[in-house]
Amino acid sequence: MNVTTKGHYGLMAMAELAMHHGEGPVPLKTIAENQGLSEHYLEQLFAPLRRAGLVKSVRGAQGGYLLGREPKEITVGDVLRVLEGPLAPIECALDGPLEELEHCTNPLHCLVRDVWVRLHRVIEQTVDGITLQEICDRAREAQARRNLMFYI
Amino acid sequence: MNVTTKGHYGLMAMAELAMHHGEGPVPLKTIAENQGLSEHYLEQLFAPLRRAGLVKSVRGAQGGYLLGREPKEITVGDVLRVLEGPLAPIECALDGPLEELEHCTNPLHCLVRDVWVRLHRVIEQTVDGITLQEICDRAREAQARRNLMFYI
DNA sequence: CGTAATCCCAAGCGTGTCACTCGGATTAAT
DNA sequence: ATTAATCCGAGTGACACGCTTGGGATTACG
Repeated sequence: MNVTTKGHYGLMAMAELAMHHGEGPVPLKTIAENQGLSEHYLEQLFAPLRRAGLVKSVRGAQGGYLLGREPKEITVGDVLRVLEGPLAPIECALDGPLEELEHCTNPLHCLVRDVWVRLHRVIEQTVDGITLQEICDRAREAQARRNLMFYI
Repeated sequence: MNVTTKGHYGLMAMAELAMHHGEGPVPLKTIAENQGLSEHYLEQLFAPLRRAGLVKSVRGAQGGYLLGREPKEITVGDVLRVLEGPLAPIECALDGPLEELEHCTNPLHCLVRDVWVRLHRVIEQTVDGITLQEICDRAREAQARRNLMFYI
């Protein structure tokens, strides 16, 4: 039930890209420094993100990465599916809800499978319900509250 | 976001124990044959289940395993936590909801962490909401429907 | 009492993934 | 030309997975 560092770092990086959305490309070096990550490792994560169209790259000096779509059009689920693969607890939970469990010789097998199907559903609902925009908005709120406290 | 065969096989086996609840100990050999699993591998899964009190063992001939509690008192979550470890997507999502994210220098880190906390919550709610009893009841319903179709 | 059926325990093992690192090639702004 | 970036592929040590193997201890049953 784990998310690896791919999903974790990748999501952090995407959130940072979203924070700078509209300000031109952000180089991985910046992200790596801000988050304390390995730049080379981030590169590997961005290759599939680019292939999936979630980010666009600008090569050469002053280059970097941009979001491929608006922050509100990118969900946590989009990012995780690219970096972590399908979000089903086990493979057979991908094939939709039980397709008539009568054909199954072992009812227990299908019933336990239904547990994984249910779990798959709530996981997807959750991650697909959170956009980068939402994370950004909250980050800015938190920042505003921090500043407020500082001046009081 | 995967469940390994430990959790999968373990849950299947526990469901089968629940199906025979009240009929004396069930040997692993039976379970292994019914589900097409390795008996020796199942043994390894039952060691922690026994230590956790989810099953009781009866040694010697005619021995086997029994549920440690009533089927309705054992949830899928109970089984998975024993066999798979904590169900949090990443470790830091275990420490409850964000404890005042103002103390965090990097707001993004805490916000992304909140994603994992939310995911953790829905996963736990789901698996803790399904008991072995429920799986059994459904298995028997499916069986009944199968018999019905056969005689029509 | 002996034997077979069980659980119990420990070790090993091949495969794959994780989380990186390293070295370089390519592209483009200054 | 230099520098700042993305790209690409290879390598690597540690660890977990999914078992298998081999044996020991315990107990019902004949």
